[in-house]
Amino acid sequence: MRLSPDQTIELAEMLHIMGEANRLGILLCCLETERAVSDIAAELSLTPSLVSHHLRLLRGARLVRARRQGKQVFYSAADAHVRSVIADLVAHVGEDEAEG
Amino acid sequence: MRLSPDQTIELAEMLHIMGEANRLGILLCCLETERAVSDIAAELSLTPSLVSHHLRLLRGARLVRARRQGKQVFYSAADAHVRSVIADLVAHVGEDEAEG
DNA sequence: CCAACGTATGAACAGTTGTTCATATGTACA
DNA sequence: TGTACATATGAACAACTGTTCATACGTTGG
Repeated sequence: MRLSPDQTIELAEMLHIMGEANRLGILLCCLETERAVSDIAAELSLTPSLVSHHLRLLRGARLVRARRQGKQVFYSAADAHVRSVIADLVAHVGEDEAEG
Repeated sequence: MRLSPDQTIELAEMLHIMGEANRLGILLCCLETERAVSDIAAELSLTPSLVSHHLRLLRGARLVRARRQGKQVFYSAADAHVRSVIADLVAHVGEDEAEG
């Protein structure tokens, strides 16, 4: 239950990457389904350039993985582990709403 | 499972506050046990001033609550909900180690 | 009252971050 | 090859953040 300093830093870095609204939105956007960059940009009303910048950080943090198919690049959650962490967080937000 | 824009912002703000190593360390430090500011500062080798600054942000995000007792102020996780969220995150870090 | 202690606050500074714009890379198709 | 499209990258800039230092506040005991 207690983390080492290194583990604390590691977790903080992950949370830091997720702790920006647009970036979190992008991550949620391609959590369950593979999504192309322009697709994400359209859904969140962001420029493709900005989405690409954020995806680079998300990829750097191993939260997301990319797959090229023709001109498009499809992004999705890196693995089941990431999906699970975020599903937990999302579930907790839902609980907050219920409690008021 | 899908979050509204407002919920996304709310969650991002929470993650943003937790996404700094010293602050996360402080939060973990007073997760299970009530801890005085100087106590936390000593354990993490930080100045009481810095710890106080960070605790103000943690309190602002309702992640932590304060209780004054004489000259000291004891901080602890705001509620069971916060403890649960962080316990989940900590557990996932443990899994990462196991997987390699 | 005063002094000592624990905590909080505010100003200031360097370093970082999110965003935009311009431009480059990569791919497909005529 | 050349044009069009999707994505990526880099520079630049304002806004923000973590930290330090000095100082203030609140509490206890003389």
